[in-house]
Amino acid sequence: MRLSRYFLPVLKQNPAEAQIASHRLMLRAGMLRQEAAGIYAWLPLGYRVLRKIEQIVREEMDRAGAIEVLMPTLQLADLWRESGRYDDYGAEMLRITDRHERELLYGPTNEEMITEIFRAYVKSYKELPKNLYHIQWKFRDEQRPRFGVMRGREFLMKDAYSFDVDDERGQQSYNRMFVAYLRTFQRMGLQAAPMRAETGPIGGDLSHEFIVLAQTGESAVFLDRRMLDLPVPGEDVDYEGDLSGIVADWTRLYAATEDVHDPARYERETAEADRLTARGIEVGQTFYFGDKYSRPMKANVSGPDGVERPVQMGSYGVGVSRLAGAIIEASHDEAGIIWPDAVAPFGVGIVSLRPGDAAVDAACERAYAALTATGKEPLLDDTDERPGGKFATMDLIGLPWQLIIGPRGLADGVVELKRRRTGERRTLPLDEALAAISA
RNA sequence: CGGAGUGUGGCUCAGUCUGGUAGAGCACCGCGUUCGGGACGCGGGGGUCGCAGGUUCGAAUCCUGCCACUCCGACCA
Repeated sequence: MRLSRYFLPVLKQNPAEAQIASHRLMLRAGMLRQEAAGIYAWLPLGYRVLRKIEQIVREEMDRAGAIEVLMPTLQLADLWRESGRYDDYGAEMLRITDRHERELLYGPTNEEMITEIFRAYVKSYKELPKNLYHIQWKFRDEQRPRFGVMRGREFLMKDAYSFDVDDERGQQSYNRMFVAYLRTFQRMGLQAAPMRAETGPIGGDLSHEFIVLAQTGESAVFLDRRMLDLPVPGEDVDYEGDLSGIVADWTRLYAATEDVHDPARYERETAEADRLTARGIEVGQTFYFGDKYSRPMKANVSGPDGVERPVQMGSYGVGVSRLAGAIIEASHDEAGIIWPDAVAPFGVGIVSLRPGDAAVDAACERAYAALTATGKEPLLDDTDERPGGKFATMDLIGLPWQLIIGPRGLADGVVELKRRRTGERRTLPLDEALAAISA
């Protein structure tokens, strides 16, 4: 992409309403536009990041055996009356009436709908296990939206739902999602720790919150620092095999958010040197809730014995839009965002210090073509802004690499290559720089 | 939902107390000088001062009502 043709409305000044780093930087970097409280338009740069995050989530869900569907944002109130949640959910649910006076709602989650779909088609244990997920916009009418996309009213969420014939297999499905989450967050360059959680209005008795550690996180967390050294399962993890050992390793050590923190237990189980008090952001939650929805909604399957019984379910959410903010909270400095390579909106920024100079233009075009060909998704700053402004913009939008090409360097046959994360700069011939980026 | 605030050009804000026909910086357009870490000069465009009503010769400014948004707290993917 050439910046001269792109849409990147960066702000030099901090918007007054943005109090936390991710919100401030997303607005300044031209990623977001607030349209109402907790409701945002995703501008091109932000949308590219959102899609990268979404794609990583999708790949790890698929790898773990989940199957993607897409359910609508609007749901019938009657469906929610079946589970009893239409009245329970309260003012957080956005309720809508259509022209025929039918009562609808903008879905805050999809347990009811997925259960309705499941029960319409699946009748036998032979078709299990199944895990269906989608990535769709949700709406929860928060009392107080804040922190930009970290606590929006409208947000993009991945929600998966597992269906099993009995409790034991249900736990196995839970373990598959647990492992998939470890992988998902690691791929985004995050350190995420699973913590035993309250189940809240979704219900059930087994649940973990996945908390990303970030200095500016919204809540305090207490954990055994040895958890941070645990190995995350690789791509070759066997989702058909027994994952209980991995889950056990990741749930053995103490880790708790402040609302469920038990200081006495913490001090008993964790040596003083291993105690880590940090701040965190919840980016995912897993629930195993058995027949909480399948029983009232009569989602039954026949077992090998021919007896019908409620299917055993779990649900597994990831805050996709929240992750964009969480990644920034975990990875930024005074100058701007520092994107992990896997979610960067562009892989490398090429800074032309003198558009119009024949040698500079030629070198930039060569770099642009080469990096495009190798899938590095370059963003070429070919505008006639002054160098200082270009450097500031590149640091702000946080692309992993900056390739700086100007007449002075070219006269000596070199360009400058900067790594955003470390600030390391190297002066070297263009071909070597291109090789270093692709290495 | 309790508490505290703020609404003035795309952004950051001054002007409101003490009423007199709307300003600054940044951004934008034109010209020129510049050009390796957010340059400078000259000229220019852009604002129903959140909305409605009221007081007044005259309202961004005073009064009443409403709306939106933000922050702190309680609550939540």
